[in-house]
Amino acid sequence: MNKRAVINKRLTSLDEILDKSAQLMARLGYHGTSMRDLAQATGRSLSGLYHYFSNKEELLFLINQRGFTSLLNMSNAILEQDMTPTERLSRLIHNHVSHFINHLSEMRIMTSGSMDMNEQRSKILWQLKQDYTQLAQNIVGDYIKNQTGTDHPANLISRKTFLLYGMMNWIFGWYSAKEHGTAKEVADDIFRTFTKGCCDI
Amino acid sequence: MNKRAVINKRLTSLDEILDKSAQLMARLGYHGTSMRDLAQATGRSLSGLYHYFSNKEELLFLINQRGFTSLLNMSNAILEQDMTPTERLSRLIHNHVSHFINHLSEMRIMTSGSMDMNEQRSKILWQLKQDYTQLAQNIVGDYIKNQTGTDHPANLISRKTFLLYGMMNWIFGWYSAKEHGTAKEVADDIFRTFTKGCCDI
DNA sequence: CTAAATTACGAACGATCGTTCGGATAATTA
DNA sequence: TAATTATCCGAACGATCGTTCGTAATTTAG
Repeated sequence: MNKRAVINKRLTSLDEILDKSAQLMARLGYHGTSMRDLAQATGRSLSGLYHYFSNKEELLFLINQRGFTSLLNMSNAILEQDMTPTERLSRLIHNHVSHFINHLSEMRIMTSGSMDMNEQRSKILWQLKQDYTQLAQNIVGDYIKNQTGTDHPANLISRKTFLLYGMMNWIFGWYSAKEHGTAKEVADDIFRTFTKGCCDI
Repeated sequence: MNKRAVINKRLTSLDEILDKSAQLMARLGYHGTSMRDLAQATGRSLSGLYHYFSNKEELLFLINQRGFTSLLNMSNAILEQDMTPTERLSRLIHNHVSHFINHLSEMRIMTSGSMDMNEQRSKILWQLKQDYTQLAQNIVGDYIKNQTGTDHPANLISRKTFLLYGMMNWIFGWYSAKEHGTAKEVADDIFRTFTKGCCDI
């Protein structure tokens, strides 16, 4: 194996551990999942896990960091394209919802706070969330301004954005592909409800 | 103390324990909160707590049961009054949001699932949630039918209801009285957004 | 006042927790 | 091939976990 291959293997091994750990932690919670549970789920020994992270808290951090970075990169691409405010909002929702449904366990962990991490790690994650929230608020604000023709107070835009977040992030509480359709259908429904209200069916 | 007073004292003692425990568990999680933490928070001894519930799992169950029962009773009253579908929807939202904001910790626990309980207790809570969800779906369905003049498939109404739930239940993720106003303001915002879309400001 | 019932607590139990350590095995490089 | 590095593991550590038990203090009832 050359150097590149080593790095790749390391990345995929770590990624696999993060995936499996996220699945288990999403069900049992961070404190409810033991390092021994994770060892069994990843097919490794208890002590062998510590080769990939220095402690359990760092594992939680890595899951969160990977998730938020991926989400942020995906959505930053929206701004680089030439689109109307309406198209931008639609894209934001579709990105978020499809990422959410394709990474349910990971997102479940990401939406449950970072109370169990030290200050430095909490700050890093807080900044990532802040960037993502700011991006969403800008897109929502532009859409509303474009539709109504007037500017609105920041706290009002902020609250509207959180309502949109709520519709999207609550998905883990009820979604099943059988009953509620594809990610695209759910995203379309959220977009219509948020922009036109629930009666625009 | 007469019999009645005993019952009342018992109730308030237990209620106080449930309140304090919910506050701590909302921050640290169920597994992240130890019985010793709870003993300190409630000003009692470790073993003394077991006079009020038989084990930690039952404590979690009692917090959930009390919360859902209270929420359900409050909302069942809506159906007993003579109202238009629009008024009913508005009342449902205002009830839920104000109860949510006044019992943030408790609601945080109630919305984090019942994976840590035995089958019998899970079923009881599942039924309470089911009743509440059914009530909300009926109110949302009536509203949409009244506005559009036609019936719509149940799975569509179900999805719309979950979107409304999302806006309301996500409150714990962002709400602060300073920045986002009173419960009434938030409820009004959710009602308008859900019925007319985000541009109806 | 006395007896019964309720409420409270300190001490201890076995189990499980996250983490460490020394050394074995496998993979890469020189 | 030999040396070096990356992975992996069994065994064990002290700490903390939920729970139990015997008993003391307090409150209620007769």
